[in-house]
Amino acid sequence: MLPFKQRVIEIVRLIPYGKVVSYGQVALYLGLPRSAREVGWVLNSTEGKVDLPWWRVINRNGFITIKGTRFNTPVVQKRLLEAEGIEVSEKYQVDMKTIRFIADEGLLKKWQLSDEYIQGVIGKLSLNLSE
DNA sequence: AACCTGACGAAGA
DNA sequence: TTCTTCGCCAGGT
Repeated sequence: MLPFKQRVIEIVRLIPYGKVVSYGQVALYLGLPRSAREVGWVLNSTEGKVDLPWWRVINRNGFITIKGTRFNTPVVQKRLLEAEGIEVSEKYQVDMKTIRFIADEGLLKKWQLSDEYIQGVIGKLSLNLSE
């Protein structure tokens, strides 16, 4: 497994039950803040092969944007999220304000990122939240 | 080597 | 505010 893929998988596995993160957030935690598309690419490439809560990753506006032509489809993702008690609208959107997972400083440290980087991440996430 | 393709996201019109 | 454009970058062809 390539390091890039492996890191994506590790981070997605850390998303708690009943919470979601955006593709861009995963990329940010990876240390590759402009690689949101690649996160989606990894999830697509590992579909059905790797055990991870892929359904907890959605886009920045809270929409389910999975392509879904194989095993995993938007309908399946909606069902999995609802099974965790997350409300998903008919437009396949969840309320990011309430169910978005934000890694705290301690967790970011556990991921072995530099202090400078951590401060940068925290800054970016607070920007996202104030939108 | 030179394109092409995205389960994205920010910026500009 | 809604729609379009463009940068992003790992992998595939």
